[in-house]
Amino acid sequence: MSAEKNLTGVRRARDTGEGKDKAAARDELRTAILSGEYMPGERLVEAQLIERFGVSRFNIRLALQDLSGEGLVEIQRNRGAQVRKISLAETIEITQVRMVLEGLVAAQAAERVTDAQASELDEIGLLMRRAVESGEFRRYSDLNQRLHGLIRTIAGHATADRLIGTLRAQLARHQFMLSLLPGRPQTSLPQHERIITAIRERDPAVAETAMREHIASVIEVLRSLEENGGHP
Amino acid sequence: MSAEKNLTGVRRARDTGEGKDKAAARDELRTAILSGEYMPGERLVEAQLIERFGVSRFNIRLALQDLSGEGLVEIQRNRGAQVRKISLAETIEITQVRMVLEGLVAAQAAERVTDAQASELDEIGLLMRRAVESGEFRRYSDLNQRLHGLIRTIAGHATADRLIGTLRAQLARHQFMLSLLPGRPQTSLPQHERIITAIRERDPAVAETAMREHIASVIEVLRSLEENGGHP
DNA sequence: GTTCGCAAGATTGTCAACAATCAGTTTCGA
DNA sequence: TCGAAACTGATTGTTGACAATCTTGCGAAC
Repeated sequence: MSAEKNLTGVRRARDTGEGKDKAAARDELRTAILSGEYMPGERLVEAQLIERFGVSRFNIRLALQDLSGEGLVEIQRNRGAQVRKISLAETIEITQVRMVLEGLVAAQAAERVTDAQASELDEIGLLMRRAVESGEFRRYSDLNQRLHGLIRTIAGHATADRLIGTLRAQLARHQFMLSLLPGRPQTSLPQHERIITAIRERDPAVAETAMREHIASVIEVLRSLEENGGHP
Repeated sequence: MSAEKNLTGVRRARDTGEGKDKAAARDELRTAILSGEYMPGERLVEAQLIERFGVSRFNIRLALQDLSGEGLVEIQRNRGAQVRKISLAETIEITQVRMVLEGLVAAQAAERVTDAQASELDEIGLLMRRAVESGEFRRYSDLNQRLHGLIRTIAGHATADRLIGTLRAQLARHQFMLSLLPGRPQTSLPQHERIITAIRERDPAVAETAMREHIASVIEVLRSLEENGGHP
């Protein structure tokens, strides 16, 4: 009866190197934007992106839609997409939101931290102090990100985590600027140490306050830039 | 020949927006989901949505993708979209985030409130008290939304505003449940009055604390539901 | 009676061609 | 000379068809 069969498992392998899909295009484009390869206000022409990433226009389009939802690109009808410009006022707003969100996360981390995680926090604090003392600002900046990331892991607050991630991405360029401001490490190091201590001692209220004061000082710097007309 | 472009009427899409049909489909579908017409877990088949909204499949797909970004629907590859189910644990997380965001907004509202807006707040407070005293819970619920909305308007914090909007949408069904719990209005009315007083007196710290305590009491209710397995 | 495999149907994913629109340039008339 | 209408090239928006994938129902084997 069934003479011919086995048609289901046939898979067509594309050896043209076009195995990429929407997700790949989105991630690569996001990385390119965050790395500064595309500057704010720069147009993102679909044809160029096709050439760059080797993805079909359809998937490029979906990727742009996604990044628009993340607030990284702005799409105007019939005018295409461009890297979204973020004003200083908006930077302050976003940082304010980050302040309260990371405060919430720090508080929850203080409630849930394990002993092993507490030691890891201590270790990062030690490395940060050494980095500042020896003037390794780039290393300090990396440790900064690692600390905030660890706190988010400890808290395990998926909702806040996701939002903080998208907000951080929007500020990627500005944050890099800020961490290199003269005097910043000397100001922020004791703040970081307070946060670590509070979480290690499992004190949610102090952890939240410390985290908020830390980010509030960043907002102060931004406000001073605003008055000086330090345009980005 | 004077080719008079009389395209008035349907074609009047402003160039400020992005997609015309896409936006319409998205808004209508969101309204349908929030009104409970589609229940959580229900599949959203593209063909049916085309029939329902009279929009092309292309735009339906874009709308679904947008709503996925808003956290209202969940898209699985090759399996289509469905109304996202939100667990009680996630409801608590979302409400926690709302707590800190609305706290931030309340604080900023206290800094920026005008005299006219202060009177409007007072008026809403008065109407709320009357609604509770006369047992008009549905009216009280409406006033509740109006109060929170007015506070957001006063604050003028676009970033927090947008996030709160998407979070509220995700909880639309749960919030409706909560506002009808017995005893809730008697608990929340004095909380609302504290918030109004603090903003009117231009005290950001107290306004933030009052708002947070208000929403924290909602979280307490959710936690009690969690222990009882959602069956009171 | 149950379980497994396999085809048929339903549904979503992708593409390439076509239509609509925009930005810049040219042409025409006062 | 100046301004406005019309043209051109580039870019995006949309459609319909087709391919890939999942789900369902049926029948055979145990």
